[in-house]
Formats: sequence, C-alpha cells, structure tokens
Amino acid sequence: MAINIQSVADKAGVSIATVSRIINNLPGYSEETRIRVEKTIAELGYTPNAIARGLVNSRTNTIGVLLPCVTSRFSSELLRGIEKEAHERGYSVIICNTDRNGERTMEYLKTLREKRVEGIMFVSEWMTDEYGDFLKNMDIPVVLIATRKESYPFSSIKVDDQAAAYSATRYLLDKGHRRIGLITGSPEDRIAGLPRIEGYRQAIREAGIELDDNFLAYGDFHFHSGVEAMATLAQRKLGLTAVFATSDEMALGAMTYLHRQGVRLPEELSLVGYDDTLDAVMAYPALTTVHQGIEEMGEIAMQMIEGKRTAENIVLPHSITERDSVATRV
Amino acid sequence: MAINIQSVADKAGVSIATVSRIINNLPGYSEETRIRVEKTIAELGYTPNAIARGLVNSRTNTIGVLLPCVTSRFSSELLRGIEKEAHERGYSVIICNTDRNGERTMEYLKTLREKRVEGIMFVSEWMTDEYGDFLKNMDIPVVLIATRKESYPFSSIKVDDQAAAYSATRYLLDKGHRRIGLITGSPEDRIAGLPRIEGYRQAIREAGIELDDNFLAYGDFHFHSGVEAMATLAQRKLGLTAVFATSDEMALGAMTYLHRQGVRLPEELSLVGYDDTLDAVMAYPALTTVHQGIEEMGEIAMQMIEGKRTAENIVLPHSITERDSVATRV
DNA sequence: TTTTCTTACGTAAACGCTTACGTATAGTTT
DNA sequence: AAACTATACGTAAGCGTTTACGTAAGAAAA
Repeated sequence: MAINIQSVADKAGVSIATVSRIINNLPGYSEETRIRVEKTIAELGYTPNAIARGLVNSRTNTIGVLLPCVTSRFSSELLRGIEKEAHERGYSVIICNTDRNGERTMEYLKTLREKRVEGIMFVSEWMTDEYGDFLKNMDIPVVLIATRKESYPFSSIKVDDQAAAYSATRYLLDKGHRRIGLITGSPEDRIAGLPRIEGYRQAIREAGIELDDNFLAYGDFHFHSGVEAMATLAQRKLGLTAVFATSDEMALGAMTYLHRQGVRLPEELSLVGYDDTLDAVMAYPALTTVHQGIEEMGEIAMQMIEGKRTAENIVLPHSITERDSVATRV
Repeated sequence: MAINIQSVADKAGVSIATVSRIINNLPGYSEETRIRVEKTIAELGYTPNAIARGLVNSRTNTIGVLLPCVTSRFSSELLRGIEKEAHERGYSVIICNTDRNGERTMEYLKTLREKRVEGIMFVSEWMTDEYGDFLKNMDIPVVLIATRKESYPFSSIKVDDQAAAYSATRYLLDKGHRRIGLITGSPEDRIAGLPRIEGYRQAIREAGIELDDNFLAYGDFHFHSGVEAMATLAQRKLGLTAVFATSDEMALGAMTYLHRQGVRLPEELSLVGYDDTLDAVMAYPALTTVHQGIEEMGEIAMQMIEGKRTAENIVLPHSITERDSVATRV
C-alpha cells in the first residue's frame, strides 16, 4: 500500500493533524516536531495526495481548454500563453481537441465537469446553446477565446475581427492597391468568417470602390484551402494586385500557388495575412499580417479564470506587422 | 451545497449503494428502481464526482505529457495523436511545457505525482538521472518519445535517428550530390544532435567523400538558427549543391536565407529536412524530408501507457517523403 | 414444510486528506 | 493562589464515492 499521511504520522510519532499542519505551513507545532516530521516525510518519500485534498477542499487546481485543432499555430501559441500563466499560478491544464465536432465537445464537457475543473476556456468556435447551457450549469468561470456569445455570462477575449480586417484592407488601400482579393472563411461562420468579410467590405466601400463578390474566395483557414482559393481567384482574371487572406496559413497557401505560377511576390502581387503566427515569419517573402497577441490572449484568459472575473469582455488591440509581402503601388 | 449521490438517493428513496450500482452499471437492482433513479439523476442534474471516485479506486484517468516546446509543429502533431488516442480510451491529458528547464521540469513532475496521473510521456529531451529516478519512484508507466534512456525501465518510441540521417544523406548522394552541407543540432545533444551527425558522416564516408567539418553548421532546430546556419555555410564558399537540415524548421530557415540571396531552389541548391511536419508541405518549394509518423508515435505511446507494457522499446520506421526541394545532379 | 438460492437492496467501512474543536501544559496576569 | 492565555498538540467528523458484507423476501428445490 502506498504511503500516506498516516504512515508519516505513525513513524514520526505525531497525529495526522500535525503532519497536515506542517505540510500546509499552518501554525501549531514546535520547531522540533517540524524537523522530525519533515525528516520522516523525506525518508518515506511521502507526497500528499492531491485527489484526497481536492475532495476535502473542493479544489483541483486544474482547468480545461477546448480547442478545435491542436495542430494549428494559433492553438499552439495560445496554449503556450495559457500554460505559462497557469503554471505560474499553480494550475494544470487539460487539453481537449474537439475537432469541431459537437458530440466530441459534449463528451469533453462532461468529462471536465466530472473532473471538477475550476475553469474552462473555449477557443475559436461558435458557442451553441447546448454548450452554453451546459457550461452555465457548471457554474465555474469560463472564458471564450477568439469567440464570443453575448447571451451567456461568460468572459471573453478577442480582437475586433471586423476592425482588424478593415485595417488590413485599409493598409493595402493605403499602399495604392485598388483591386484587392479576399480569401476568407465562410460568411456563415459568425466568428471568423462574416466579421472579417464585413471589415473588408467596409474598407473597400469607403475607398469608393465597387464591391464585387468575384473578389472573394472561400477557405477553411488551412493551407490547402488557401492554395485552392488563390487558384480560384487567379482563374477569374480580375487583375488583382493584392490579396488579403484571413489566416496566415491560407496566405501561405496562396503564396505556394503563386510561386508555382511564377508570380513574383510582392512585385506582382501583394499579400496580407491574419494572426501573425510563426508561419508568417517563416514564409518567403515574410508575411505582412494582422497581429493579434495570441500568447498574451492565453495569459489574460488564465488571469480571468483565476480572478474569477465573470462576464468581462476584453477586446484586444490589433495591429499590422509589416514584413515583406506587400509592395507599394504607384 | 452541490448535489451528490446522497441527494439522489434521498430523492429517489433508495440508498447510495443502489445509486452507485446504477451509475456504474453493476447488477443488483430492479428495472423499476433503475428508471426511477435515472430520472432523479436527470432531474437533479447530478454528475458523479471523479475526484471522490478517484480517491476510492485510485484511478484518475489522466496522464501527463512533458514537452520542451508546445509551439513546435512536432509537438502539436504529437499531441494530436496522443490526445486522440487518450480520448478514445477515456483519459485526459495534462500538458506541461518544460521550456527545456530542469527546475520547471521537476516542478511538473512533482505536480503530476501529487495529482496521481496514471502515466507520463516525456518528449524529445534528455532524461537526466534526476528525472529518471523520480519517475522510477513514481511507479507508473512512463514512455519516452523521441528520446531514450537504456538505464531506466521505461518504454520508448522513436525513430532511429542515425539511420534516418543516413537515409537522407544517402538520398542526396543518390541524386548525384557530392558536396552536401549539414545543418544540425549540437553534437552534445545525444538525442537529436549527435546521432544525426553520425548518420550523415556515415553516408558521406561510405560514398568515399572526405569528411570536412566545415560542411557542418549548428542550430537549435528552430527557424532563425536555420537561416543563420545557412548563412554560415554560404560564407564558407564550399560549392555546396545540397544541404540536409535536421529539422523542417531549420530547413525553412535555410530556404529563407537562400531566397533572399536569390538562389534558385532546387536548381542551384537542393534541400532536405527532417520531421515531415506541416511546415514541410507549406514551404516553397515543398520540402523533401525525413518522414516520421509523428501523430502515430503519439497514438502508440498512449497505447503503451494503457497497456501498462513497460520497458518496451519501439523503433518506428522512417522514410523519405519526396517533394520539390531536391534536384537531380547529373 | 424446510432448506437453499437468488434478487434487491441497505449498512458501514474505507480511500487520504483538512479542520473545527477539545485539552493538557506551561507561562503570564491579577 | 487563582484565573487567564498561548502553545502544541490529538480526536473525530466530513468531503463523495465504491464495495464487502449482511439481510429480508420470494422462488425453487428437497
């Protein structure tokens, strides 16, 4: 049988209460006993059982993170921020890869509830009523990352997608581009799809350019869809001088297509991405992109969970980080 | 107060034992009571407390994964495999980002021990005696991924680094290259450094080419070190026609440097990477690289943990996945 | 009819802790 | 000297489960 607090107490000749006080740094024992008990703890190699502890003080020091795709750079960088902050504050993080699957998501939610996690982060996905009701019922802090849902009392942290897309498009406009394509998520995607399309449209409209849906091509934010979307756009022969892709990965996809076609970047075509992940710096030419402090988002999310601040909605500032994928059009 | 098994029992007019039997699908109750209890469970929204459960049957259904860097593609893809298999088997996974920091690693190890995880995966890093002794003491299945340590009774799963590097170099040789540079980790790195250098050397030697340390440049497996290493190699004016970089990220770094210098790829210089992550497919030209089934490694690792198979050492096969970054030299 | 099984439960101990409360001793006040 | 206080503990209840064991009632076997 594994050694527990009782074994320590027995061997040290004290009660378990005293041992407990000592390991928890509470007052109520002499220096002498402290030394003796600590010595026996070391000798026995005793480790307090967090499960038993959790049972009595209903604390698990654990949070759960639900994300649609662990392998995306966005997720990785976010996770890094979350994990860093969590570790500093003594929390462990359980990851849940939902694969955008509703059933899977509910399974995870149930597991997290059974395991009594003390907070949940819900990343990048549309919050359905099923998830929302369930989470509300759990009655623990939940923070929505890169997504939002007004109708639930959950905190959220994100960038203003529409404003960010507006900035990106505007940036291209300011560089003299007039014929700007958009590679984007579906307009039915109310999180990362529609708002960015609207931001793009707004900028185009304001510049006095006529809106034309032929300038839009749709993808799923991943690489391959980016190459295909770019191919679609190219086939339409629109005389584009720039393209804004609403994820770095899709921008890289577009680049690959363009390279294959022998298009010189950025001389013949400028490209702007979205996210500012490592992909952007690793691209050639390095990608000018919409910066959102992804790691920072994770850190703040963790703080929100611990602060037990509820229903606070943070909109993080965005910016354009300029690299080498955009040329000025004279 | 939260509702527990007692509330359910009271409301349904049975004992907690019966409720327990019902939720655990054990025999010992009539169909009639089952229905009634299940109804009250639903009404009350009762969820069994995994913490309490864990306390009595000392099972947590949780494993811990220690990795040096969550943001690398290797980690992401591995994590995906682990997570997938874990979820299927009813396990949760706690991630621990060690940042290659010994102190941090020990902290995590201690936390994981207190939380009574049922298995630990240790990824990509050198297993020190401090870690090893600690893990051995925990007396739970541990599997070493992409690393190995004979002196401990831990399972491991990895590719034969030396053989893989040999294959990659040999591949280049077979394509007619004779002047092949190597961008690699430090020879002091006994996991991913030295063995790959040795594999490279072996192939070069076998081809009857004289070994020259000027053909080697060192990096840390990440992007920036790749561009710098390539710059170093270029400055030495060795007349290289090919370079083997022992990580995809470093290969992309090399590509970026070469693109900047206007070197045509692969016509003027061929490049081979290592890992076969998404980075390789997203590069331009798409990177020919050493394939290791990363996701599969994660899956198998999880199976090893659950199977409680101990001290089994799996060497996964590797292969070269050909893409567009290598030209044949006539 | 008596004995034996089976079914359908209930009781209570155990898992490893934390913590409220009690108590004995020694020291300090009055 | 009596009363009080502080210190250094120990006792035991409780956290929410699982499960070994006991039991009462009915069915089947003798």
